[in-house]
Amino acid sequence: MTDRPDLAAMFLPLTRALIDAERPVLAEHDLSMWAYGVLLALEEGPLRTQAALAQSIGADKTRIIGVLDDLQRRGLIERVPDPADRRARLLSLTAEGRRLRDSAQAGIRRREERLLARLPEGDREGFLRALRALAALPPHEITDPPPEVTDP
Amino acid sequence: MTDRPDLAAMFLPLTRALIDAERPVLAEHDLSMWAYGVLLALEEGPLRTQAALAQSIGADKTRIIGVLDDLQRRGLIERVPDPADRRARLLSLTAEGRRLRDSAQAGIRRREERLLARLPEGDREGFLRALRALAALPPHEITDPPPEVTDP
DNA sequence: GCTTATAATCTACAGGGGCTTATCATCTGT
DNA sequence: ACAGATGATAAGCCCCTGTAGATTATAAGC
Repeated sequence: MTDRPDLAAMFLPLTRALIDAERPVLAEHDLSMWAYGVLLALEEGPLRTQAALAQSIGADKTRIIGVLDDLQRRGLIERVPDPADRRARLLSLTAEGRRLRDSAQAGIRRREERLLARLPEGDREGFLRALRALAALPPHEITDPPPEVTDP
Repeated sequence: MTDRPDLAAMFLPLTRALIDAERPVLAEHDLSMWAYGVLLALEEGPLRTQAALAQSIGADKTRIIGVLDDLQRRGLIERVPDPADRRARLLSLTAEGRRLRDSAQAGIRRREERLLARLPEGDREGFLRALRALAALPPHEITDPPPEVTDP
């Protein structure tokens, strides 16, 4: 294995830069990063509880309340009591929310594609495939990777 | 281009997990993340000013003072006035500092290699090559990538 | 019915980190 | 020699975030 910087030492500044790249696009859409994260998380489908949402985007459950308040006030999400358990709130995107998310995401994608275009043609696909594979791993398997198994 | 999550949406949780992975190793060596960053930055060779060091690790120049104080007190770095410009402090690793950095880095590497081992054999090399290419770009080219040019 | 547990919410608090200003020493240009 | 710039440092402020308790509504088990 050839010598290389620590993974985190490469990832951290890169991530910062990627977030800086998103910032102006999100600002145009009046979205904070947390708010955008919520819209992305709800893309997959409605969620049953706010706590689940908070965990899925790595946020504190008390912290996203204000974010949800704002999104709801702007008609971007719906937050209705679960009829089966009225303590919980069912969260889902409205059509308007979906539209705003698509618009923001499109702007972000455009920049990202320009960035990816700078990678050597031959590495690009493998890079994205590996990245998706790592991103799909549960966090604890990254923090403390099991010794060998590739195919359980 | 196939559909995929936003780059930042994949990078951010991955980076967090990688940092969590480093935390216990660094704790064993009594190093904060900033302190480790300093040791890594000085690996390349001595630096002429603290401000340059701060910038190179993405820290605030006023914030690393305490970190440097601690590292110096522990004999891990040297901080001597530049004879050519006595306002500046020449920063360099001591032998002990180099030893500690190597030890911490070795622990971190071990985990990282286990993680990389989980990637499909064929993608691993391209992944690392692409990652290094991106990490080598100046931040503003990531934030706002130029339209085309790969070879200026 | 009563007790215990859970979801959401609010408030208060503490820590980390960035940013700003002021100070001191030193250098550079005139 | 003097004025203005620069490096290091210290102190204070502010923001973001995470944590902990208290509160309310609701559920579920006994």
